[in-house]
Formats: sequence, C-alpha cells, structure tokens
Amino acid sequence: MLDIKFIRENPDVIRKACEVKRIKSDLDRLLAVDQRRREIQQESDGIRNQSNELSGQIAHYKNPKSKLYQQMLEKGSTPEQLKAEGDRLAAESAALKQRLKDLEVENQAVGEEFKALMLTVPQVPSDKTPVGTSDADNKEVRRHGEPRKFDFEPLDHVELGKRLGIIDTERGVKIAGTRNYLLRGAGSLLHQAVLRLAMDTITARGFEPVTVPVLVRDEMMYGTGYYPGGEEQAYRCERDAKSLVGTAEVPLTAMYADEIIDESLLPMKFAAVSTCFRREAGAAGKDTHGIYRIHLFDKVEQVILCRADDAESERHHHEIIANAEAVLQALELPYRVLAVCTADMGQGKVEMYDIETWMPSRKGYGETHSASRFGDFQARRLNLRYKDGRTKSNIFCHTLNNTVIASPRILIPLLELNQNADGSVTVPKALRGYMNGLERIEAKA
RNA sequence: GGAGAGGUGGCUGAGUGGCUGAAAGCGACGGUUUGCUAAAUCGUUGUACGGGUAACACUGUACCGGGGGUUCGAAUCCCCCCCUCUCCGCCA
Repeated sequence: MLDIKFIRENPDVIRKACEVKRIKSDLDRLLAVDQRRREIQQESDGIRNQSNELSGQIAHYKNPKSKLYQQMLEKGSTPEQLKAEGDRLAAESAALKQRLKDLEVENQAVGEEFKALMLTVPQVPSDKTPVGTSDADNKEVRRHGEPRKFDFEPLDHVELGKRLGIIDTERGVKIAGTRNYLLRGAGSLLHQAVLRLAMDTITARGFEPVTVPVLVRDEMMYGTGYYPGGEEQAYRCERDAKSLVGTAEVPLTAMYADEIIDESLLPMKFAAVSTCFRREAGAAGKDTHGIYRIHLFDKVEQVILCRADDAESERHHHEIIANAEAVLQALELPYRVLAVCTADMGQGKVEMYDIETWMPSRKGYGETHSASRFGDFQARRLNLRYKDGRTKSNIFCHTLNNTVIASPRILIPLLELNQNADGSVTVPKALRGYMNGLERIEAKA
C-alpha cells in the first residue's frame, strides 16, 4: 500500500509503475473515489460538529446536575420550561441526523471501494530495476563458482535419491497426493543439516532466531501483500479465517504489526526456519519431475525491519543477499545473482534479486532464493511503525526479506553436483558436523 | 470444548448516560531553583483522518479491545466478535 497523498500528487509516477510492472490498477477510479471520500468526510464532520454543539446545549436544559440548569432555575425558569426547550433542541438535532445517515451509508460503500482499490496500487520500482516484460528480461548481476563437468553420465536427483533410498516420491504421493515426497535416512539428515547450517550462519550474523506460527490470520496475508491476489496459492482454512503461510516472511514481517517500535531498536533482524505450504495452483504439468516444485518444504528465511531510509534499506538488501551467498559458498554450490525485472517482481516490491543455483538435471540455473525490498509497502498494510527520535513522529518502517536456504529444493544441486561415478554422494564438508560426521551417502547393501 | 473474570492514554489505575479526550499517580520532555550523579517546583506530554499553511500556527471529526445498536448525547446501556486470565475437561 502506498500513501494516498503520494498517489494523489504523483499519479503519473503510479501510472508508469503500473505499466512497467504490468499491473492493472484503476487509478482514475481511485482518485475519483478518494475525492468523494473526502467530500463526504467534510460534510459529515460539519453535521457532527453542529450536532455536538446542540447536544452541549441540550445538556443544560435536561441535566439537573449541570450548573447552568441550576442557574436557570434560580432565574425563575420552571423545570417544565427547561424541558420544553430541551425537547425542542433535541428535535432540531434529530433532524440533522437524517442527512448524516445517508452520508454514512454512502461512506461505507465508498470506503470499501477505496480500500480495495488502494490494495491494487503497485509500489514504485527502483531506478536500478531493469525494465522488462517477462522473466526473460531479468539481468544477471554476477556468477560464483563453476558448474561441474562430469566425466561420467550423471544421474538426476530423483534417480540418485531413489537408488540411495533417501527420496521416496511414490510413497509421498500415496500419502499426500501429487507434489509430495518423503525424505528418508541420510536424505532426512541432509535436509536437517542444510537448515541447521543456514540457521547457524544467519544467527552468527546477528539475526534473532524466531520460531513462528505458520497458520496465520488472513490480515497478515493481506499485510504482507500475498492477499488479495494470492489466495489461490495458499492453503486457506475457511473455518478459522486463517491461512497456512508459504513462507516465514509472513509471520516474521507481521510480528510487530500495529506496534510502534522505538527507533533505537532498529534495524531488527529475524530469522526463522519454518515449513512452507504452497498450492502451486495453475502450475499443473510444470516442474513435475522430482522435488523442485512441491506443496511443502522447509525454509530458513531472513527478515529485516529498518528505518524508512532508502539508502539504509538498500544496504540491508545487499546484506541479506550476501548472507544467502555465504551459505551457498559454504555448500560449495555454483550460483548466479539476477536483478529481477519490473514485470517479474511483483506488486509490492521496490527492488528484487533472485539467486539461482546450478542444477545439472535442468541443464541450467534454477531459482533457490529470492530477495525483496519493499520500502514501506508492507509496513503500511501492517501498520508497522517506529517513533522517529528527532521529529517524535510515527513513521512506517521499511521491510526486506530473503531466503537463507530452502530445502529440499537445494538438495537437487547438492545431490546432483556431489554425486560420484558409483552412485554415492559426497557430503559437503560444511554439513558433516550436522550429520554425525557422515562423509558419503551410499546405497544400503 | 464447558464455567467464571476482565480488556481505559507509554505504564499503574479512577470513572456506570451530558460539565470526560478522559481524574490521580508514575514515566518522558522543557523551564526555574538549589548546585558535582539527587531533590524541589512550574509547565508540556496520544493517535488517525479531513480542512488550512510555503512550513508552522490554527481548526473539524473520530477513537476508552473490534464491529453494530439504543439516545439529542455513550468509556458508561444492549447485541455480536476478538483477545487475556482463572478453574474444569481433552491432549502432542
């Protein structure tokens, strides 16, 4: 959500943002509704003002405890006279109310339309964001590491996982339907190890570890920008008006919703490992092979809440990308960083980078991380503010987030790149400490 | 899930229909005074939206968990919801 004042004063900036982000938002309608909304407020406030004044007078005639009532009695008025005058004023005040009722009814409708329209206005992308029309226009920023050249025919993670007995998709599907899986034995250990490595890395870098709810109120889905629009992608529990989150970004970012944070506490940095639930609606037939696109996975997510300062949030953006890179480097995985273009970045984001890791079976880089910077877009929706030390005013925070690691997707490159000719998989050094020192995953005899 | 109690400003806590945007205390901020960190004293001290201004000032409205209702008038009365606490039940 943006500031309506900003929208009012810079409609062309918003129009441009809609265009480059390929987002439809009826700006003309919004401005008209905003206009009407303010007219209604002015008129109703005026009526309430009159009515409040009348009520103040009525009190004197109808409330025997009031000083003026006593004075008027002393001056010779009879209680009957006072009551009559009070009734006359009350009738006058009641007459005012009809117009107010009408206005309130209209205001209800106008207010709802205003809110709905406001939720569709896109955040303005940064100058640094490449303008594009699809993900094909995302710009590679840098690469790290070399994709491995095999001197034997490498297996893909599905085949590897099956032979090693560590990934069981058949039984996963039997139990839970398509896009489900089981990790077993060393596969389960590997999954946990990756998460632990990520968690240890991120907390060593000053992020507070948090254990979060993954079934959250719908408000938090709206607040973080997943709703409206993303309802189809989430598992929603209708009875409870709650949704299963697709990422710990939601609870972490919403943690301080409706609060005013002391500026001295910023930036706040959080990390959480959580299960992530995704319906993957509309992705039927896409990435069906293996454990790339699945309904349920675990992810370590990092979130920063900081002051409303573009330079500062940009710095943090680079920081959270570096954090993710550190984990990939520890895992010795080759990856590249992409600047995501306007058409591919989503409504709320100012700037966004993806990290893609080399996956031999895909013969290319596959997305493993996504780092977003929102400005105050989420904070406005969440009513997440801090008190500015100098001006003493309450200001919406800036929010940012990035993956630290998501598993089992990261197991795809991990298994495929570390496989040996005999079908075993070498465990990266950084993970061995989390796996009872296991160096190689081998098929059971 | 059942029974009960409760949700008031940064905090504690008064207030059961008008003179209450809200006592009192604490805290915070500013001034004065005595004077090395303390005390005394005076004052200021909520948020949102609208109008207004170059910006202040100023001004209107709303807000006592949220939403509706009664009334000329609601923190106060009525209804629904949310949340917290206590007890019982169930349970990883």
